[in-house]
Amino acid sequence: MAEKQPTIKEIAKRLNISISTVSRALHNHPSIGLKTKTLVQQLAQKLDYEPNQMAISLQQRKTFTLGVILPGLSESFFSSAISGIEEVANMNGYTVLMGQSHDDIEREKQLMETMKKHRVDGLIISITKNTKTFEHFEFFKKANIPVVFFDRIPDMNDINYVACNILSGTIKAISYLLKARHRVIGMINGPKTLVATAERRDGYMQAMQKNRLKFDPSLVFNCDLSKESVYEATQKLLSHSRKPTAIVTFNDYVAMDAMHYATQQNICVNKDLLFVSYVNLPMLPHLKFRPIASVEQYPFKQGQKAAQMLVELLQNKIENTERQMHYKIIIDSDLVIHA
Amino acid sequence: MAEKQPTIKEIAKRLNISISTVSRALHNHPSIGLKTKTLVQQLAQKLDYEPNQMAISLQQRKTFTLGVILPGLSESFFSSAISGIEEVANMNGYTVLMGQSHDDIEREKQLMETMKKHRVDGLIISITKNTKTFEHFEFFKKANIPVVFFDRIPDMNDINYVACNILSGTIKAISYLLKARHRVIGMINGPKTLVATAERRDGYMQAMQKNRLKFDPSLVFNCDLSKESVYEATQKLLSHSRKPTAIVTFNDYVAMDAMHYATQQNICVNKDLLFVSYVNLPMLPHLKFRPIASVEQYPFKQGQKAAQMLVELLQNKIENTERQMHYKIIIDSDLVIHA
DNA sequence: TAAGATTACGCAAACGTTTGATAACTGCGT
DNA sequence: ACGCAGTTATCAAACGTTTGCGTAATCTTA
Repeated sequence: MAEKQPTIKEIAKRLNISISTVSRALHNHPSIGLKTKTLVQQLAQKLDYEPNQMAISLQQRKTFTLGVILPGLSESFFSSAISGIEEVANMNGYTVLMGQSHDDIEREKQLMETMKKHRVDGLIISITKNTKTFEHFEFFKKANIPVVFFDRIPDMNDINYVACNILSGTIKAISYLLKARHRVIGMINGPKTLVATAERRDGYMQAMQKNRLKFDPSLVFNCDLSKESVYEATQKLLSHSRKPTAIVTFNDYVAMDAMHYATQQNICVNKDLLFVSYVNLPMLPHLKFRPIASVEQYPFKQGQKAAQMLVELLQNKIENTERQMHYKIIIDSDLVIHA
Repeated sequence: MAEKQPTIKEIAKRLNISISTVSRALHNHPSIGLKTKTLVQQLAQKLDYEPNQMAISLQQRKTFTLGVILPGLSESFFSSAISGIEEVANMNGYTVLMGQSHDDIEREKQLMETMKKHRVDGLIISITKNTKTFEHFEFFKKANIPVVFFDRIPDMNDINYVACNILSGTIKAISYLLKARHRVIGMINGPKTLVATAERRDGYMQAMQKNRLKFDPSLVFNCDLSKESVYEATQKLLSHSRKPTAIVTFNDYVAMDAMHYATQQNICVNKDLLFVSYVNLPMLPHLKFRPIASVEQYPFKQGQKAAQMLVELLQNKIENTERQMHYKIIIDSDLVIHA
């Protein structure tokens, strides 16, 4: 059988007209007569003609494809985000080429290579928690392919990004705890490579300052988000000379692990020890032990914004490269309290 | 700056050799001398040359791209699945073009259109819960693009698919409950469009038969997976003349909604009323109310298998189309008990 | 009715590759 | 000096589109 996909050429031959006429007819070009136009369109319909995107892309040097690289879809944060991305991408006629780095730098680089080969028109990326070198991003810049960073943004200048205001979120979180009379607040923070980690710390400091309280850096521990390192951090906090009555964790997953550990140490979570965290997973209300509050980061919205930004960058490509403009969007976060 | 991406042509010009020589040199073709070969490769390196996949795809009529259409990534089942797909896709040099149907048929069709335009080499799809007409699939068949259905498979002949053995999983689930002396077991099943729904019902029947018990069809209710319809089904079961002591639900989400409803009716979940379901979400152990057992469907593995199947289909494309062969893989499911 | 304007179409180049057929060099034996 | 086999490199067509430019054919209009 192997019916070959019909081409514009085929249609032209059958109708005994030129290729260009067919092309124009299908695009409703004014210079084509109504008769031939309908003739062409009918035949195209009948043959199930579909333009070959490859040929078009080659011709136009544009693939109508957006690359998206995320650490992993298993975190609902990212799967929501990609939904947002996909939505506005599709609305604007783009398709999404997706890849997961699984927090592995090599994979991240490799994915970027593939995407460059596939000539994605632009890239949206949330970097690995271990990414420290940034040459591979320069690559894209050189190739003049716009990149939008998203949520996990690298510590570089001259980049486009959308992120969530973690600083203000943290201030809200800490203030909430302070208002509830907590005075010793521990923090299980993330990997130092992430700006979001620094922001959390800063937020903590600023919140304390605002309330004319002293910030105790020994109450802040970093972890690499693995279960083991969370346990370790929790353990250190629990055996701290100033034993905290509340802990702010990097995200809900960290909180869950920390709570698990604390429970095993016979600590009554949510009574002796409160947790506040980030992300605000949709399952939170269904959990047995849950953080009493969590900073909502609106991943879907972030995804939308990122895609929108990218689409705009693509549309104003020339002007932007001349002006060396960079877009930054910081969307507000909110503390959601789970009574 | 707008540095144009270097092409093979550019390299040829700079080195004063022909285009074809460059192409061959980069492919290590034997008919190119070592001298020129290294010369070319060095320059290519220096210029950060990347072959233009569009041109290659056009030439070879192959895009090295796999289309994946899923109902939605928010369900962890599907996000695991796509991870499995991506893994083996990448291992075999393919990239993944992704789309979510959000259980909307129109979107599903539209996505298939785009993917066809983009000339994906093959498609992996888990259909919408509402998909009843199948012409759009025939389209792909005609175009000779292999399709692998996955988990949610349509009721058609002559298709490739990988799915999970829901029948045996259901038998295990029901048997488990019977062994625990439950005699009145309700079932909140899914939409009738899905084969998996029929399988669940069959499994229920067969398990009863095996134990020489009578199957009561009035204890089985369908729902469309929405919260409201779950509530409704639960309500009907709770007011049934034979009030069940255990309920088997279509999946964990349905179970959660049903439990929520039951709790509101002052029923003590997991004491007066047990739940058994499917999917076995990773969060299950952390939930406040959870099904006492859930049928694990190994989504990651299913994804891997599906991608593997597709890759094989692609490799043996000619032979297969001649022989009209179709692959089917049914992987085993297991009942996981959450003590 | 000839000049100009308009309408409807065709030509051919270009996008960046790959690849079968072909040609130009090299060295060698005679 | 000549042919001959390697070895190495070039030519040109093809993949399926889009689009600027050119040109018949038809239509106005004075």
